[in-house]
Amino acid sequence: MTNKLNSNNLTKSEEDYLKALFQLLIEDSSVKVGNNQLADYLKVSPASTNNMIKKLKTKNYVVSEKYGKLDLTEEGKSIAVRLIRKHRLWETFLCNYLNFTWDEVHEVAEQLEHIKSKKLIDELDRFMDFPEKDPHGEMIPNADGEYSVLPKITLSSLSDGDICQLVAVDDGSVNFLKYVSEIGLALSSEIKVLEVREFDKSIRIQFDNTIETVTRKFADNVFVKKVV
Amino acid sequence: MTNKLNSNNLTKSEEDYLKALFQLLIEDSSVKVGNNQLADYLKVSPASTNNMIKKLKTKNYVVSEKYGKLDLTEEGKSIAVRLIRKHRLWETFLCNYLNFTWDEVHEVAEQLEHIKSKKLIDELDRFMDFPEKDPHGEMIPNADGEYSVLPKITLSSLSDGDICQLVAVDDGSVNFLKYVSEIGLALSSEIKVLEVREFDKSIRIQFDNTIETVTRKFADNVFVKKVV
DNA sequence: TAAAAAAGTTAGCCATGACTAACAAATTAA
DNA sequence: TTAATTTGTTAGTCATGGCTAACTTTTTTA
Repeated sequence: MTNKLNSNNLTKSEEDYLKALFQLLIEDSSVKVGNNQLADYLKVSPASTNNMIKKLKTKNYVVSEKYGKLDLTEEGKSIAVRLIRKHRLWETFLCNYLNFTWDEVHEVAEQLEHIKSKKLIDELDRFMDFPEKDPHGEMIPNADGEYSVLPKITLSSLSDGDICQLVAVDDGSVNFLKYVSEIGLALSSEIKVLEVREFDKSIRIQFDNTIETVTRKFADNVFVKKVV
Repeated sequence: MTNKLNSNNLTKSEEDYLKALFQLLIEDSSVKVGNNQLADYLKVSPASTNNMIKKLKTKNYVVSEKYGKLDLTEEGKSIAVRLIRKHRLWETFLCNYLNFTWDEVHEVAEQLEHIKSKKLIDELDRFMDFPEKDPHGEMIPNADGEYSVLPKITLSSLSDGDICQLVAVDDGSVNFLKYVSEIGLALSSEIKVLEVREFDKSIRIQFDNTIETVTRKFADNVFVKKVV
């Protein structure tokens, strides 16, 4: 029985599409993800997506019916999780050993996650003593692709008086990450919701003797664990 | 004055060609390097090389006249040296921190050297405390692209009775590197040339109480510093 | 020095993965 | 329930970077 699990011959593009689709499926859920959403997410034309999806279907990484929603096969999911493992391990390495800041890691990790070498990533993992979370608070899958999904809710879902702890932030936007650190928020910060303003859904929060007002959009990207 | 030195927009292929040409020019010398040699070295067809050379000429990285020999511009050399810096720093990291062996590093470093991030490589350099040599004994260029070329001669150029020290090995072939470590040679090993056999130019050498006979081809890839 | 060999070049083809424009199906709203 | 809008698909184009086959120039050698 030839073990093909290790001979990952995907192109960078194919990998990008699989990872994007995985992220859109929110790592499992059965929300309908269509061709245009994937195109938007990857900032390519729907025609490009359509084309690549066709290719990934023949390779058995993606399933979908004509005009139907997209889904990943187990094999497709497995590849995506391995990419996420690589991405998060590299981010951790960049932050903890190479003086990168929160907002600088993403772009470089996007490149590093495509390096093909199982030994490299497993040794990097060992070198850092098997970290559980990346610098943004997200769980890092282990070498077998197993990982627990962090139970998280967005700051925007809380109500007046709630107290929570920051467990993760969305790492998609550099500007957002800069903003987060500029106002002084960090992982594990305890945040108290002072008031959710009905008018524009902006939220007045308190943390470390600081009081700030943040927008709904901001709060959508901040993941917390409720304390009270 | 907009500083374009940092915005290195070359493709992986373009980088590969520039580095290959640099290596063939033995890092400076004016030996004639032609289209076919470059094609051989890169294991592509002469037509492909011809095509790429044309492109690199319009971008001012390469100079040559029709049917003439190839050469790099200063800009072309600078890019090649930066690639070599990255390659050697990554090899050093893989060997010294991630338990890679001599013969395993090259392939992965070939991928890593194309990662585009000045901060990444400079921080990696700092993290390892600015190493001078890579695991094969080659000098690592500094952040400004400066480096001294190791004064080295091949083991095959010595004569009976000479004593030398191993300073570097050619890192081009995995099989060769495995062979070197299997017989017990390592950087700094002191080697005594017992006899150069006229018949086939094979060399009988002694090191660490071991006596081995190596071929001319082997000795061509071993770089040494003469001691006696 | 003329013919053979080697080296370099050109033309034309292929796959990948983008794109636009045009069209078809499905969904939503009037 | 039909019309409008959104979503998905197809056809055809482009750039990159490979390839082969044929041709030209240069170099070698007989």
